Amino acid sequence: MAKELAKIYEPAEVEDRTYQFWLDGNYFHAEVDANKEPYTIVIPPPNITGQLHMGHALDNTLQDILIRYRRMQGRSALWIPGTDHASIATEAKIVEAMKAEGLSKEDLGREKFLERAWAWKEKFGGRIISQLKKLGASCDWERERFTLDEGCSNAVREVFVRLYQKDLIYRGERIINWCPHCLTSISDAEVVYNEQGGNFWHIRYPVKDSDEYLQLATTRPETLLGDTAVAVHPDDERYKHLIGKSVILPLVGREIPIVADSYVEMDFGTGVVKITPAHDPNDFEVGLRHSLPVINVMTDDAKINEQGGKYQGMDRYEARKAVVADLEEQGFLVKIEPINHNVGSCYRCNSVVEPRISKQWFVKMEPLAKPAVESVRNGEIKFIPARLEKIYFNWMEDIKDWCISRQLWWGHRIPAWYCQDCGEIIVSRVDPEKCHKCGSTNLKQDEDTLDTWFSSALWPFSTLGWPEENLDLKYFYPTDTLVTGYDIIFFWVARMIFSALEYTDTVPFKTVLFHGIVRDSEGRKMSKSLGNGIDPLEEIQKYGADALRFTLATGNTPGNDMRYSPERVEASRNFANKIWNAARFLLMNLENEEELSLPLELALEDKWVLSKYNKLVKDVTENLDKFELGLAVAKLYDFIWDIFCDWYIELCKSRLNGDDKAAAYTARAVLVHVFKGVLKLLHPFMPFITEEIWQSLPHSEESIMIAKWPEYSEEFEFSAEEESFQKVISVIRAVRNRRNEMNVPPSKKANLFIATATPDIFKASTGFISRLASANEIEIGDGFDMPDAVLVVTDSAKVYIPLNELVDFTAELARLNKELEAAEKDKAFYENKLNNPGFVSKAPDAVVKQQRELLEKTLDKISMLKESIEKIQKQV
RNA sequence: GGGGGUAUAGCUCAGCUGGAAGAGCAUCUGCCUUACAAGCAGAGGGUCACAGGUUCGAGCCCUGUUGUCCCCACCA
Repeated sequence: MAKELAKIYEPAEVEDRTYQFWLDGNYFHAEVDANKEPYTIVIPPPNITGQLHMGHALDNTLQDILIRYRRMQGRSALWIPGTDHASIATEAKIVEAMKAEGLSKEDLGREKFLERAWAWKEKFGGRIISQLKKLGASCDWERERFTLDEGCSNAVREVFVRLYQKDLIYRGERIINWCPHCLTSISDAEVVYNEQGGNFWHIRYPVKDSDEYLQLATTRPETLLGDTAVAVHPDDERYKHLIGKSVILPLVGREIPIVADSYVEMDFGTGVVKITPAHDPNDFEVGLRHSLPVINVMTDDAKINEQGGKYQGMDRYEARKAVVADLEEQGFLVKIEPINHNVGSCYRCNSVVEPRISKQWFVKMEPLAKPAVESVRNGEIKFIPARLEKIYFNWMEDIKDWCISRQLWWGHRIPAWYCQDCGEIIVSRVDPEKCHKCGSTNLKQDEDTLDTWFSSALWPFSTLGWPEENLDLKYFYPTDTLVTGYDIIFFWVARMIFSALEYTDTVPFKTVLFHGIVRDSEGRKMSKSLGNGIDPLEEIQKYGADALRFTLATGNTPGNDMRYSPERVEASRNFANKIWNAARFLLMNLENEEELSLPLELALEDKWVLSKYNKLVKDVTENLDKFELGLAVAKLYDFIWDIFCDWYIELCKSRLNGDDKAAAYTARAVLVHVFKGVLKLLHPFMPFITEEIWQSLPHSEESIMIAKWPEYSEEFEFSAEEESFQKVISVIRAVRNRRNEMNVPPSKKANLFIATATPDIFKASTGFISRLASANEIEIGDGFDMPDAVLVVTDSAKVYIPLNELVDFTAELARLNKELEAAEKDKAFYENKLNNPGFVSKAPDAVVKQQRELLEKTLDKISMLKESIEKIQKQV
């Protein structure tokens, strides 16, 4: 015995040791190798604030499967790991921690604050990396990157300067989404809309020098303080006479014009809209068209500012109450109508965002979006599933400029300086010392940092050293596959595509494999507030990383959400244990053999299993090439459990224990050959257990990680033998079935008489027919006259089981008749099909042939059944 | 308002280019058969949401309907 394995697989004992073994072997490291084809994946960098959740577990399991597969295929497979500085999320955490000490950002100042942030990063930034290792991720850790490290920062700076020089980055005063809690602008993509209950407050604005009123409705009465007009549609007969006149803004008393703008929908509400250019994007546009003043009435933290008169200092919701109360008191409030409407909130802190006029930096999107759309349309980049391309096109084709400046400190500081003397803006790769226009040295750098996604967008090439030209970049870039969730298609995928095209003149990756969201067993999103999150690390501890990975890879199709339930992990854990025990069985039977070679003389069952294995290799490889990971893993499961364990191992037992040394050797050789093969195929999915078993089996490669991926081989194409042996299996199944139906205990052995046209097949198989179908003596011939035996009919044999005392002839007759009835139905079905001239002439020959064969078999079965019924009738 | 997913066994989901529907779990029956009771042998269970259409043939393709989930837009 080569090595004794524990009776139950204990992942906890194996995993860390195995991972260390891989690290020691340096197997994760990939280098430029002219003799190999590269294969590259960049990890979607997890936030340094993050902890591994099920989404990460899924995402990284899929990546690890792909990278291990390609590595075994002999590619120079590089998986680049790293983390994202996550500006808003991280800064929020640090601010919060400082609060506990009674400190604010301002107390500390920028420099001290950043010192703290870096210290925080050093402390917690590695947490998620170590968690990825628990999962088994085979990243090249020597190449770990961080979005704020020097290389990535260089790339960010280079890109910013280039875009600025091409006029694709500009600074301007626009309506942006402002988070009053994070105290920064955020991009459109960072706003999440949720339907909430609210009110329409119907208010009337008195027309100046008139008895008339204009009635309008608003969901945000407090913004009235910043109104600088009311608008009606130019064609609206109701209000035409008022266009050009003014109304008196209630509470404020300001005189504001009535303007005509086709933005107003006549049919909606009263057809009158209040215009607040500083606090609504549409109103802002109207304001531009009519040169309206812009009055910002709020502070950074969404309190009413000095423009708000008596309301100054109230927060926006207090102010709302106060304004409404005053409107009512002064008779301006007409009615309050409850409604549901969408309210935007910050995707990080969930505060309601405040649209607000502000001076920010933007990326001009239209020129960048065009080639990005094109590269997907022409197939240079393939989305899996393809339907997500439509979503991408929808977004890209109607894209707005990207607000990239953030009023945060943790991030890439915008490389723009303002000359304090002449006002010149200097954007530069190196920090400027003086103004290139006036020569002044009195320069001040922009206080803002860049959107986190600005640096993430460069990740596929910034991690490889861009803008510096180097061999790595040449060899590993563009990357091959990006694996990510469909939920960040806009945030990240789209931005990487246009960035890569703009700066590297190529696509960043060839294929994007999208997965869905991992939900709980009831289909709910896992979330902190619901408390239904499942910690992958706990699952790993409980069931093993392989079981977790297997669960996540199984029954999952690209782009679709999946549910995670304890039952499913248990099933995976059981599967791991099944493999473990198969390994134990093999080891018990091996005889300290260093190596086993497949003999030329193979038994029928050997050819059967080799043929099936051969097909498995082909299928699994094809599935992996097509990113059908769920299909691949299902096939492996079926083969290992059903074909290999339940059948082939059982079939081998008699040879292994028999006296024929050569036969035993053959069985061992085939067992090991097939088992090692499936271990290799399974390794990308379940790396730990396959490695552990690999090490205990005779092996030449020092790790299964670097073993050669199995290939389909003509040599093992035994379809005739496979089919022959399937007949034996049918007989065993049929006999078992019948015995079970009749409640015959396995301990009660019976003799079998097999009548068949292919006796050789069965003669060679009597050994395991008796083992597996609880038989004593087996006799094979072309016919038996056994009227008092139970009869079992398969498509290739009639099996008589003399169980005299147990046979209830009446019941047996009924059963046979029932079977005959079913067979007659089949016959009718096939005949009907074959008698249809349309089918025979139009269906492919292979299909027609197959149907003919099925009909033949059915006819045989019918005649056998009829014969038996006749005989048994004589008995009754 | 626009777009998309999904509807298959009691539950969770597969089903690749159309050729009489599969798995896991659950249920029922029988087994401690010396790798594994986290196991073995068997069984039951489906009008593939509904209505049309294309086809020799539809779970799969087309049209419509319904349920359900999601994304985008943001009519104040």
